[in-house]
Amino acid sequence: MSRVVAERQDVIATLAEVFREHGYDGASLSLITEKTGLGKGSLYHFFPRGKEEMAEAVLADIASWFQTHIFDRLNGDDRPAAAVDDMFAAVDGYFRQGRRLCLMGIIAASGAHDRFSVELNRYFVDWRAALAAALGRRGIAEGDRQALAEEVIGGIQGALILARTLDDPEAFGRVLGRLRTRCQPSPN
Amino acid sequence: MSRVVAERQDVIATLAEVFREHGYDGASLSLITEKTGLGKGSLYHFFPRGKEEMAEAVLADIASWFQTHIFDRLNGDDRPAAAVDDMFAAVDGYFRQGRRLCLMGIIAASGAHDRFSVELNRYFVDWRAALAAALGRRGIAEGDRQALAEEVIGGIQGALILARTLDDPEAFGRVLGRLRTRCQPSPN
DNA sequence: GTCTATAGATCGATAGAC
DNA sequence: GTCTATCGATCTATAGAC
Repeated sequence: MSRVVAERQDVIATLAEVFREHGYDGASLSLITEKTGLGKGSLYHFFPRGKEEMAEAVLADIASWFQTHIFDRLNGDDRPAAAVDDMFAAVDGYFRQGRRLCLMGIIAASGAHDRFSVELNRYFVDWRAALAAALGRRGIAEGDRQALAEEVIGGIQGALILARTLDDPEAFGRVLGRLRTRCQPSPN
Repeated sequence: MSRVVAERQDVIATLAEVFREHGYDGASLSLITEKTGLGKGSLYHFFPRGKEEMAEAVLADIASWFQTHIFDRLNGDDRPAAAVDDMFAAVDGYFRQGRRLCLMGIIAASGAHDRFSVELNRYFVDWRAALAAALGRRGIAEGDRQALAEEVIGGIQGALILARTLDDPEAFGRVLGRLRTRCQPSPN
């Protein structure tokens, strides 16, 4: 991180790291100052409303990434089967094979949940809608699509917690593999 | 909560509420003082090492509850099929039909994770072991038991996050029902 | 756009009277 | 066992020089 003329996007990436490691309440400004290499004056220049605006920027950045790399591709009308498999591959990469938690889940489980409930809700609602639609185009019965999407998206969140607490990142991949199997149209 | 001669067990129950609502970092001593009705002097009388000891006591209390009501019953050698179904019923009740988060998961997702990694690890390891054993007695193939147990336990954690962010507690029950189905021996 | 200095509030923790 | 008073540290946020 350059100390001269910091790029807002670089700052956001570092902020994401800090929030991911320490949570919202645990990410103090002094810690953020240290990790970004920016003084408080600079941080408040970029984010006038302070820490809350920093977290909003990070969540918006994450939402944008998922929109582009996950939701839009699930909603793409070609290759409906591959789209779902691609989602699992992208998710595995994004979460570093189980070594990285989901910041949306971290915030959702924290006391700061109320502050960002709109952003959190949109993320999971959009994901569920995109996945359910893709599952429909893949031949999953209408009545099962949304419930299966919830099972998968919730399963991903839980598997990240599990991989961390078991100190076994590979548990994430194991669960991911089973969830991917669930998304295949049943033979009967 | 009585203001005279507080019972340690009552204090722990209130502490659990506060940590569950605000997370570890968000649960300040002033908030704890307010909710328990105890001054700091009293709190430090019960928990000389302060907030960390308070959280340890709460986690130990939760671990004890799960040991008695979930793990021990899963490990009971009678009615192997009903034991698994009973687990789902007990879990649904404990988590208030999806309206209450898991404090183990909350801490695991927070910056305080490192402080309690031993307690968190034991909770999930014990749960996985008990469930995998019960699944084995229920006829699940040896190679699938542990992976299925991970899918279920992770799925429960994730479903709680999902129910909260979707603002739809019933999503928890929907996922729980699907996970219970997975735990039935396949007909082939 | 960056920095240092600092305000004002709140933090976890302690002391000591009762 | 409970309380009040208070400590020093840290918190978020602001002010103002450069």
